[in-house]
Amino acid sequence: MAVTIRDVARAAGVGVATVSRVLNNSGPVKEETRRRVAEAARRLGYVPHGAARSLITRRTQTLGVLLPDLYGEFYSELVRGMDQEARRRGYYLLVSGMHADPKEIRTIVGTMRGRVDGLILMAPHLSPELLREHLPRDVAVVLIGARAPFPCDTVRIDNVAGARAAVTHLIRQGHQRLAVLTGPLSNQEARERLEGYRLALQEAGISVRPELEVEGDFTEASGYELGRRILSLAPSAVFVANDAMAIGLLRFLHEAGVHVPDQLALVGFDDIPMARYTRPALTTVQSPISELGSRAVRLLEEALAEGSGHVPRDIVLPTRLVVRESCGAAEGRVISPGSTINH
Amino acid sequence: MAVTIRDVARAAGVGVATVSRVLNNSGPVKEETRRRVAEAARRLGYVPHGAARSLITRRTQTLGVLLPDLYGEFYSELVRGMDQEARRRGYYLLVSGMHADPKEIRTIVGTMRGRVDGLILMAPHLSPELLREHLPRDVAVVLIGARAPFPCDTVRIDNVAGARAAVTHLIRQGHQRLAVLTGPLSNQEARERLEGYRLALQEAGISVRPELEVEGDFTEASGYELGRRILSLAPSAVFVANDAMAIGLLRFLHEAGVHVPDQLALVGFDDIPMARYTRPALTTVQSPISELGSRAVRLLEEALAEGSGHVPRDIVLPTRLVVRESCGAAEGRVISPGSTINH
DNA sequence: TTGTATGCGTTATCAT
DNA sequence: ATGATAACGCATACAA
Repeated sequence: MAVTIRDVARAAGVGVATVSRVLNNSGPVKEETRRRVAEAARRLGYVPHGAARSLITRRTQTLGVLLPDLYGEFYSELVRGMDQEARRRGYYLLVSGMHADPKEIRTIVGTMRGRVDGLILMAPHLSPELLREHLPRDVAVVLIGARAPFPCDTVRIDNVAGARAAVTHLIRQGHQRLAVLTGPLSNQEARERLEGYRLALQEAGISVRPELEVEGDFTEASGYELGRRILSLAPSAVFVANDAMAIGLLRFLHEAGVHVPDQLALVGFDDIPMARYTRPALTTVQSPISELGSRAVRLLEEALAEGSGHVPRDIVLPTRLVVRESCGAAEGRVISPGSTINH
Repeated sequence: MAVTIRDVARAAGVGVATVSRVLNNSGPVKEETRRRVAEAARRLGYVPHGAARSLITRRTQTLGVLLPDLYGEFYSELVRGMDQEARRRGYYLLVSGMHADPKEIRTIVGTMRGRVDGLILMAPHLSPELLREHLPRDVAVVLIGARAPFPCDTVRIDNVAGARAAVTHLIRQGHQRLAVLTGPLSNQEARERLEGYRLALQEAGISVRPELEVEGDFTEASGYELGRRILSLAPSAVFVANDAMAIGLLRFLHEAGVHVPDQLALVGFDDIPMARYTRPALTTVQSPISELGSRAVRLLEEALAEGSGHVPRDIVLPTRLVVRESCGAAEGRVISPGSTINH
């Protein structure tokens, strides 16, 4: 059996309350007593029992993280950002991936009662109605990636502006026939990026042609598999809604003997770490992925601290276009589409 | 305030013990009572309070995961494997990355008391002595990636066999002057892969030349930066101790105008998801990364279930060589170096 | 088959 | 400044 607060109290010749006061710096303690208690605690290697403390404190110092998946560098970066910020602020992260089923989300949210202080949720496939229905009312929640149709803390990327900047860049390179490889359109972010693509076209006076819009699913495999279809559209450039698909597409084009960017120009989205290592290096819209995670943690902690007086915020992070080789422009240019942050 | 077991008991007109019995399927309950209780619980949306339950049960259903880092696809895959297995077995994952400092490990291990049932620890940079010193004595631990110099559950990859198979393959391609780009040699896995390289050389009667051994740090950046140095060694092939570095090196070679595999053949290690998407596609030693994670979870659960009667196991997972383009051989071949599993 | 009461390890509320 | 002691919400031994 591990050493408890009672053991420390006995060893120091004081009551448990005093030990608690010393360890938490709560209430007044005579300096000499404090020393004695601290010494005893150190000597016995005492560590407070988390569950017991949580029970009375109503605080677990733990943040629940629910993601749709854990596969690939995007989530890796996201979790990394959250982990750094959480550690800095003295929080633990209870991470869980693979939540496609709304019911499953509800279940896991339920079982997290008494285990977490708040929740960071990324559920891009959930419709607003489902979201509203499945979101717990009695626990603080921060949504990542999608805006809620009701007041709720949110951290997301300016997908529309990012996509628009990417496509505008391609248009400025002289491209007229631009295809787009979108994410699954059940996904809000995928729809926003598609919207940015259309917006850029319209602004340039280029007509939006549905046959140039191909729907993928954000995986490398889908980028590879849809390569043939895209090629059949005979575009001179394609905006790929995320880097994973762009990497898959790049591989297909290589095997098909299509030269990028000469025969087909490409721009991706996200700027995952791997993007600079593809060949040709991927021109892409840089999302601050790890910042998305760290901001979510910070926002959640604020909500927790402010309690019921907290008014939800919608944080929109700006993107910037990183010009590398796949778009056919000079390397090293960075184009910022401007930023929006709403409080 | 959330609904507690008392509320359910009152609503169902029974005692709290009966509610507990129904919800946990412990002890006998009349069918009709069971129905009434279940109905009341459902209606009130009752969920047991995790901390309270943990306090009495001595079980948190949570596994602590301590990793040296969270950057890159390797950790992403590792965590994914753990997450899947943990979910299937009804466990939560408390994940924490970035633990370079041994003292920090000790601290975080301490603060996890009462929060986790066991620990999965990956600390490749820790020397055996430090490991022994900092490992908690009163909590179940599974080590990933490195064998401990004392009895301890372990899941690791057969690095020596994997590296040997890779280098032997290169030798069979006719290469005589083979360089190696190792990981940081403070890292046990890095040393094992280097050993496999040397072993293959010796077996082929090729003398081991220290000047052909270049030490990297397992990052893409280091692969890129050490490219010049490796080129100056004028090898005809290089065994790169992990895929991340191989990808960095590939990029350097491309920029330097060196053709892979014609002018320089390359073999990596790990087979991260990205490896098949590089250009040329990376020949590499496939580590079952996500299985590394899932096995760790399974082993930990076994240790937990068996209690003090548990005898530690050392699980060594086999690798296989995946032949793609970067080594200059025909694509699609798979060479298994044989497997070892010690119980 | 069921209810009452005790304890898990801590913090918080009272006395003193 | 300090020590008893009552919660916190649950599972469980024991009584009924």
